[in-house]
Amino acid sequence: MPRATLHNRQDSLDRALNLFWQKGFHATSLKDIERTLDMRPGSIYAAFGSKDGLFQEALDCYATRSLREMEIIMASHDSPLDALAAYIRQLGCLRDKEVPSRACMLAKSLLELGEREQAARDKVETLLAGMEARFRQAFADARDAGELVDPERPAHQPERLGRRLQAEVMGLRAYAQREGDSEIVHQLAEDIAQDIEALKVHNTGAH
Amino acid sequence: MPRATLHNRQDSLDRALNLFWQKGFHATSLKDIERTLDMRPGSIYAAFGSKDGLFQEALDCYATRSLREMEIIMASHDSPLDALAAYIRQLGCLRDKEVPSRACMLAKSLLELGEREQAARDKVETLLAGMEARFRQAFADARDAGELVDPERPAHQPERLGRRLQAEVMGLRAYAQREGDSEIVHQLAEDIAQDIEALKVHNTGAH
DNA sequence: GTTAAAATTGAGTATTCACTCAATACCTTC
DNA sequence: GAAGGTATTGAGTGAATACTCAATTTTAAC
Repeated sequence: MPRATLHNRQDSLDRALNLFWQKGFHATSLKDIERTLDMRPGSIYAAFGSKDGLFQEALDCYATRSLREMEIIMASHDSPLDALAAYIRQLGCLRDKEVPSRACMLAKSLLELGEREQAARDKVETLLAGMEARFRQAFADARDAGELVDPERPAHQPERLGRRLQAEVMGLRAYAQREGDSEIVHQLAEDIAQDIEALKVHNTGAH
Repeated sequence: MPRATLHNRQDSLDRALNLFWQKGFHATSLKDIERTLDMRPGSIYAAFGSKDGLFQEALDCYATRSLREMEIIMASHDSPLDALAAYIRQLGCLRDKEVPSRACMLAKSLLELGEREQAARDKVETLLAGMEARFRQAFADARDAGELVDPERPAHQPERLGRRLQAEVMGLRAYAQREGDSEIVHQLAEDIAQDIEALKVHNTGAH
């Protein structure tokens, strides 16, 4: 009996994600959304409840996508540390690809959202914690595999390394948002990647 | 002949800075500004031209303040690397102090501003370049003083170390914006600071 | 073909937005 | 005190904001 839905929900979410990712929450107007999704206000609100609700669903999409991309890299490397280094080096190519924003959408939202968007902020916190947990797991895997050069050192605990890596990623991607030569971002990523590789037991010595 | 100005301009700018720093450009309304500065629209526009103009002047204040704070730390250490490490450790206390935002206002603005605020974005780029130049100078000073353990290594060129440090600071401060224990931010800052100290020739070896 | 239910529309809501400007308040100089 | 000029006011501007809802369209089941 129901009328068939005209718009694919996931496709709409992907479009909304790219829009929010590029412009941020506040700078994205409903007019922008109507245009990008090719939907009228009523349809948007019937499907997603509110601008805030749509934003939060877009955040979920982003985090899912990000974790999936990371999982692909992790699966294609035997060594967790090599995988993390490859992950960072891939971020070094941010300037070359066409993306809504070079910055991490979670970091952008973390810095932008205020008390009035508390629900979305909580979601951002949760999703960031999820990413950090995946980083931590990778370092824990490296430790369990005997890859870490000095697992007793406090700074080399998986928890601390995971936090550190998340901070590095947010910093690298924020830096990538600056204007300037693509090569600079590649260098920056390379330097970070080499620091990760330097955590390995039999460091072949980058230099 | 002129009527004496009621409001101190610098004081107004400081108030506006704290407001923009906390809420971001888009989320700050003129009503907020009127309330915070205790000024009526006409006075605000007579003094600063536009919301965008006020924001840009606030950005200048922020950068000046930031550079001054850094200069104090640099001046109170004989070794540039020790000074940078101290600078980072001070950022580790961000959670303990009451500040408009733990995140760097320049980084916040870099991520928030779009094409419609091109002038302000250009200003942010310039001010970030200034901060980076100061970092680079500190590393160059360290190199010239023979402090760097391996000045020939590409990753240890002052240019690259300066960029890296700016990225680390943006990342650390973005991370500090997250909810969570103050101790975690201290740890994170400590780990970064130790990496800076590890660049020194006669590294006394943190653990 | 009729009917029922869901999807979609788009004009319209109240509110907030950044901003303007004629009027006023105030101080300094003479 | 008078005059001149600037700082300040605050009601008011049109445009943009997020959002609503009665009306309409579309489809599937009978």
